[in-house]
Amino acid sequence: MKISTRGRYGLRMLIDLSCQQSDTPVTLASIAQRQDVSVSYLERIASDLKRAGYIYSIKGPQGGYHMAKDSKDIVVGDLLRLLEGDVRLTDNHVTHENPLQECIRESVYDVLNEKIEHLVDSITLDTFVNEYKSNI
Amino acid sequence: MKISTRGRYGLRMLIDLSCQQSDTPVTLASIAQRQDVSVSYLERIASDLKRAGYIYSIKGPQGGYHMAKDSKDIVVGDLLRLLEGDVRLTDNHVTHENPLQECIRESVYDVLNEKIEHLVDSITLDTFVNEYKSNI
DNA sequence: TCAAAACCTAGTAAAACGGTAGGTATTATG
DNA sequence: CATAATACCTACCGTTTTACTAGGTTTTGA
Repeated sequence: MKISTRGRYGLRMLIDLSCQQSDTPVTLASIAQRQDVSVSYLERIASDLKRAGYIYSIKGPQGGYHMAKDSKDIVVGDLLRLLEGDVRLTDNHVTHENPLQECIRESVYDVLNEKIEHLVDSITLDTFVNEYKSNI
Repeated sequence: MKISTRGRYGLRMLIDLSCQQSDTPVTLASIAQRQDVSVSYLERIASDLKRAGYIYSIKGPQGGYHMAKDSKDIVVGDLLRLLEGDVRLTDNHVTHENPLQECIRESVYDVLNEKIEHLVDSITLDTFVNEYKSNI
């Protein structure tokens, strides 16, 4: 029941990037240094974030990354679903579930999952970005 | 970000046990059969639940388990903390955290964790037991 | 032409997960 | 008293996931 490093580094990368208001692209190396993460590991996460349309990249010297969306349009739940697979505490309905198990799943996990999804879907990234900026 | 089988089986065991209103103790074997879990694996979970005072056991033939608490006095959050370690999505403050990381932790994870803890701490087991009973 | 950057793929050590095996201790019952 | 049913305990183990690293290729501004 933990967010993995993928999710944590991804969040940190986007928050960091949102706070760098420069016209020149921000390099992975600089993000990695500020966030104390290895460049090569961050590359893979950046690749996912790019494919999903959160950031865009510019290749070559002086290249780097820019945000592709405003942080107030980024739903934290969507981000976690991308980086963590999903935000549910249990996998969905499995086969060979007997009626008792099904009842427990419905009455326990579906309730918890729904509340957690509602929670993360009601928070946008700018909440964190603003908090972060005000504390720098 | 998943509840492991420990947490799931433990919850199922307590809900199952709460629904067996018999005067005679309920054997692990019968719970294991109803819940489709191996007896030996459930033993270890039962051991934790017993040590924490959720259930008590009677040894020997005709022995088994009883609930030691009313399900309305069992907070789901406490149960998950026992079985899963904790319910936080991130580990607590780690050493070698730089100021930027600390700020992100405080503005992101502490907010999320607090909400999730509040959620699971506001639900007691009887919610699920009642739902379960009404569907049998 | 060079070097800085993004981008890509395969591999890998360690940890966690999800158990199983094989016992011991206790005690109700015939 | 013997037996069997039950809780209880410890060590081990195969698989999957995690969290990377290594070592490249591609693109492009200066």
